[in-house]
Amino acid sequence: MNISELSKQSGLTTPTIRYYEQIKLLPKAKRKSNGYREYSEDDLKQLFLIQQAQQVGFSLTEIKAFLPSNAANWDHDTLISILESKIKDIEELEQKLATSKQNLKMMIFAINNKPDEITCAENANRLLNLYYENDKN
Amino acid sequence: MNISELSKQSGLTTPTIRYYEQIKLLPKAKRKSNGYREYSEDDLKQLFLIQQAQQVGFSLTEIKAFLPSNAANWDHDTLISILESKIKDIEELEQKLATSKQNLKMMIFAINNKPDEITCAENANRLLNLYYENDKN
DNA sequence: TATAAGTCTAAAGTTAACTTTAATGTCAAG
DNA sequence: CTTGACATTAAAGTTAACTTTAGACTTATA
Repeated sequence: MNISELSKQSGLTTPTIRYYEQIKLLPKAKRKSNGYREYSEDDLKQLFLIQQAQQVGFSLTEIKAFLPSNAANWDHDTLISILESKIKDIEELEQKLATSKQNLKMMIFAINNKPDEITCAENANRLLNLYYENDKN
Repeated sequence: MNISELSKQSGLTTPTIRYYEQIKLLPKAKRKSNGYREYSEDDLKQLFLIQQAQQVGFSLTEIKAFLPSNAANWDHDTLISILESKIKDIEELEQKLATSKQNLKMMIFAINNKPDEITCAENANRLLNLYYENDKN
């Protein structure tokens, strides 16, 4: 498929796809006789994989390091330990997300139960303190 | 406390703290007679709150919008709905994290069980496909 | 056949979130 | 009373991840 088709299917713009090739996040695309890039399903898969990794907070540089194409050059143990450390990163992030969610819920509760007589400024302060207290547990 | 003390306690550099003031993520700090900024525990709390929100993927602009100091100006319903939408964002991210973790585990499994006779390149391809198939479920 | 839509490259521009620099002022210790 | 650590500002520089621009070629449509 042409680059615009890959763009449509992946949700990335064509300049972004070319940019990814430039920074070697994608292998150099095959070219047709006219010079146009030609892509396969595998490229699409790789773009999905990249987007997913990106959404959970990995930088393009990090992603590059653990893409199958690069990973294939590494030895078994290194690779496994990198993957395991990624899992650890994710678990830490999951922990943080859980805390943040808790905090947001607490703020909603606090707002819904705001004593009628206090001012906005006082309430803001009260929320900040609630939020913070919650973090410590 | 002085800015360097706040820096130490918050883990942010002093230029970062001044930068946050500049972009109004922090209120204009009180000044001592000599012009030095003076901070309180509340500022420290706010910095923790900011860092936490940032770690779970919110931009400084988004954070600014739902800080108590700004939020206090808003009406009850708007505020609640913003907070609720943040919770939703977090839940989506949690979903993505779970999928990614699954994928990483699957890759580890696949690597550990690589058939001895296949080449690195073939294995890379095999992994990519496993990874992708897993995403679809 | 001309015109629009798609492709190419190289290079410059953009945005967020900081960091660095430079020039200057203040304070605490020996 | 000077030296070193800390403070101030404004402005320029940096990095990641793109996007935009410009100029040229190719292909599909009216």
